[in-house]
Amino acid sequence: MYSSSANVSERQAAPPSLAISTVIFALRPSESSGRPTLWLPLVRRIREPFKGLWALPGGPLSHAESLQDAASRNLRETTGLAPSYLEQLYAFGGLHRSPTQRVVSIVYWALVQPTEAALADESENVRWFRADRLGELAFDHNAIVDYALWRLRNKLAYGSVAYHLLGEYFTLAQVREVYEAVLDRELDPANFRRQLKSTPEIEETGEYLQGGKHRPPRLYRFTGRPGLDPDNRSTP
Amino acid sequence: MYSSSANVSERQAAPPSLAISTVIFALRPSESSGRPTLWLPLVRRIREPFKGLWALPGGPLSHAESLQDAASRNLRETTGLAPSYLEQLYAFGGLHRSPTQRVVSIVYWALVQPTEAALADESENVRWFRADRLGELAFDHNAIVDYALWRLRNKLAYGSVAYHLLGEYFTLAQVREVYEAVLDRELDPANFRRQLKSTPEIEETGEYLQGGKHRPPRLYRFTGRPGLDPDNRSTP
DNA sequence: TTAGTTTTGGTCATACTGACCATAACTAGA
DNA sequence: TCTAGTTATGGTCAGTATGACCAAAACTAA
Repeated sequence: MYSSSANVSERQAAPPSLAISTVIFALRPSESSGRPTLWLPLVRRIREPFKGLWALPGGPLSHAESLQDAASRNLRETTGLAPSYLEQLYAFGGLHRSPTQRVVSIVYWALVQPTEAALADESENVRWFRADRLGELAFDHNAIVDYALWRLRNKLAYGSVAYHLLGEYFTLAQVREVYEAVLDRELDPANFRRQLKSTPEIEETGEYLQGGKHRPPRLYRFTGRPGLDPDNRSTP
Repeated sequence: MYSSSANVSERQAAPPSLAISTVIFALRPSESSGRPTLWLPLVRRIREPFKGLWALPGGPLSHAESLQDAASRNLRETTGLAPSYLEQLYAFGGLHRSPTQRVVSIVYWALVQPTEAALADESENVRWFRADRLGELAFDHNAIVDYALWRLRNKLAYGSVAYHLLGEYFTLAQVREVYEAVLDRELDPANFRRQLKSTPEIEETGEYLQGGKHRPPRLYRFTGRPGLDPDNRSTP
């Protein structure tokens, strides 16, 4: 236990180490109902501490990359995916997050589109889990995922983030399913469509989605901008 | 220029250093109009880089303190103040924020009440400035302050943050002045008071503010909880 | 006593929301 | 081919919040 080459006083003297982690969300159909639900990829710890438990993908910050670049690199390295949305979540720096050393984690959260997510790498040590059915994770990662979910729900209510979980073209019912999956409650189809139709960033296309079992719905396109981070801010 | 004891390759190898800074807001009466305006304390750089320029208070993260403790310590050390509100703003980690080394700054923002703010230390190297009249600051600190202002405005619209810029008892007109100072536009007194009276966290006291030039306004008290950080979250 | 100013309560038209109803358009199966 | 089932789509209606505006109340200063 608490294996390390350094003794206590040496660890006390060393500066806190800095790591980047990422909470990656994507939609996948639930096995039971088939309706879209939130999933996220985790990696298995192969070393102490917390060896064997699942954890958020992450790693140290390398010298020549910005925080966001580091987040998007470790996203690509663990899952093979490119995010359609990436934003800083929070810097977690509690004293006892790791039992072996003081580590400050700057955590990002990302959304990937379903076409991408279908291609995601999976292996013995990388697996996708339903966001509402995670077990006990390593470190404080359960709390981090909870906070990321809270942010996702908030951003959703505000506006432009839902479309980053969908492909380029989508039906209004698909957008509603995203909201229902993330907020975990049913929404009135008619009222929901009225709201979307009143937002100028959602553009009607001439196309319809064919092949469904019922009346073919019209396809729409999102024409908005992403977020309002200091790192990529356009209009306040 | 670029003075340092380490040469380039040594700097490349060293891990990015980690610092904590804080944007501290308080209300002070404007010299011209006398109405409350936003001010913040800055410290003068006494070393390169940016020697002589003003910068946000900050310093390295010491080993035995959490991020928030570090922020509140350097707030106390530079101004002698205890914040009534303190929240993480963002982690800034661009590659070229400092010309001499790679540094990642985790920035907090704070509000202090005017009774406290009146006691603030000021000296040759610590001075308060109007938030809308800063000159050129060291590093990327102008951008950081801009972002902090944006966050403050946002939080204000949402809810509970304005009262942390006021004392325990306040009139509705004083709350309105806070909003007007931060949002930089005038608000209708009657409509504004209607909104405040409909929020349950604002409690009427039996007291009135005496000594004014006109009809004495009733005093109120705020009974809400602070914020919704992962570090201090109560009800989502 | 009066003028001036702020506090406070009120109206009115408009906009948005949630609950709900009705029709259109398509598929699947009889 | 017809009919039932389901989703897509458009609409109404009451309740609530918002911004513009009016008016009385209450105090000070002169």
